[in-house]
Amino acid sequence: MTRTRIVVADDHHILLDGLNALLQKQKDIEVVGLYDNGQKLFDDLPNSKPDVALVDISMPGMNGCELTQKIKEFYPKVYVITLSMFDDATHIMEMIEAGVSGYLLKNVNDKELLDAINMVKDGRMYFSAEVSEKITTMIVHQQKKLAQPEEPKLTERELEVLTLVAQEMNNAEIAKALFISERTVETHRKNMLRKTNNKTIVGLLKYALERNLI
Amino acid sequence: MTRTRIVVADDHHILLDGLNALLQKQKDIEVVGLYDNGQKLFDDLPNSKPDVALVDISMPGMNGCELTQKIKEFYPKVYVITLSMFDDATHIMEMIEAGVSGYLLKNVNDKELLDAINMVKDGRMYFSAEVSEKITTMIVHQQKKLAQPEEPKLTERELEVLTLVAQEMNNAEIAKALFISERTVETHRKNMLRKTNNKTIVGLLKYALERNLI
DNA sequence: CCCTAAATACACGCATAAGGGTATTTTCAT
DNA sequence: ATGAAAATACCCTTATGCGTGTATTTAGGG
Repeated sequence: MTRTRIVVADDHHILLDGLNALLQKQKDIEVVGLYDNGQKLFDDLPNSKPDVALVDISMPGMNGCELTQKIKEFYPKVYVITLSMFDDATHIMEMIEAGVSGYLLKNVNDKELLDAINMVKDGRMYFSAEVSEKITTMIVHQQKKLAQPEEPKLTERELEVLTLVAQEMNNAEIAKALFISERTVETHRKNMLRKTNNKTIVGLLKYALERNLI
Repeated sequence: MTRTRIVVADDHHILLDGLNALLQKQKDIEVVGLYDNGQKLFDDLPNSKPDVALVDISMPGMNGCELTQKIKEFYPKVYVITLSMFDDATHIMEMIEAGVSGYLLKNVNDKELLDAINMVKDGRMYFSAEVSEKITTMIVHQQKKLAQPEEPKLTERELEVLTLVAQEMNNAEIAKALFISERTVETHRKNMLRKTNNKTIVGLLKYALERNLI
């Protein structure tokens, strides 16, 4: 079994030293790079060839978010764990979108850090409990928004029409496509506008896109 | 240290028995309920009071997705792990939106299952490697879509106009709101349509919403 | 069997967007 | 200071959507 190759970027030397000391003690881990900023870590990737990158989120120059994006763009096989002081939804989302496989808070204990490394090196994801909770809340929130159907439900047929409207077809084209008369298409549009309290298709389209109806 | 209370729902008795046998062997786990469908599991929650629910995704009656939603709605402290045969993006997203803390494929081995239980019981999340990869791909995809700047950038002013268009204002109203002539509004619309290769505002609006421009 | 919701269809008129131009002024970077 | 891009403005014509109203047929639940 080969050892997991790890690189670390953090502009706080104390933390960098602490991490290094901890990681050096592990016999299944090999530290192949320590950097005090993101750019240096990135530039050294062809040489360091790590399995896992441990990156601070706030660093001078290239920050953890940009660094992660660039790593995932050019070396998608390198799994990134971010070490952050922030546990707010915005930071978490940003990093997840950037492509991290793990998100740890800086108060992480040794065992959890090693757990996280073990998880992500195999391609899984690791989020600490606080972060998991935030993610769950965000998703539940989002889902709440989506899940609220509050009646003015559009019918199947109406959605068909709306889908074609969204494809920039005009009523005549839609009529032809659905083998119905142009009048019927007009009626469907009118009914949809009425049901959803919208004045124009623009509002209707927003309504539909927000609810992932089309 | 108290033992983790677990309930399981699966309509395949063999799998249910197998899981039960495995879980019974663990001294830090207590199986407090086995059900052959989701409804039974849900109805028994006030009595079983589990820490973790292990649910099959495809069950007759209430399926895993609905079950998870209901569990998270009424008992948010119960963490759900889904056991699924499907590793496609759609199923995974559905379950995440429903609020699962873990997603395992049915080819899961004993160790991974126990790992997953240990993770989620502490409020963290666990996704097997295949699932993690899918999630990463989805997020990266989504991000790619957002990150694409590709030229036909709209100007500040054009975006202002578009924002008002999206609020279902007509050209006259927009003109009044921005203290410009209706002709100018028309010009902005035309220029935007041309730049983005759209025929109607509908297409333009989709363009803008997809890129979070407004 | 009845009732309702949905899907179908049509008429008329007004309002408005789209499509084609052209042109002036402002702003900003080279 | 000059040139390009952006914002401003106007004209004309055609196409299309919106508003309001009515009506028939079909499908499904009670």
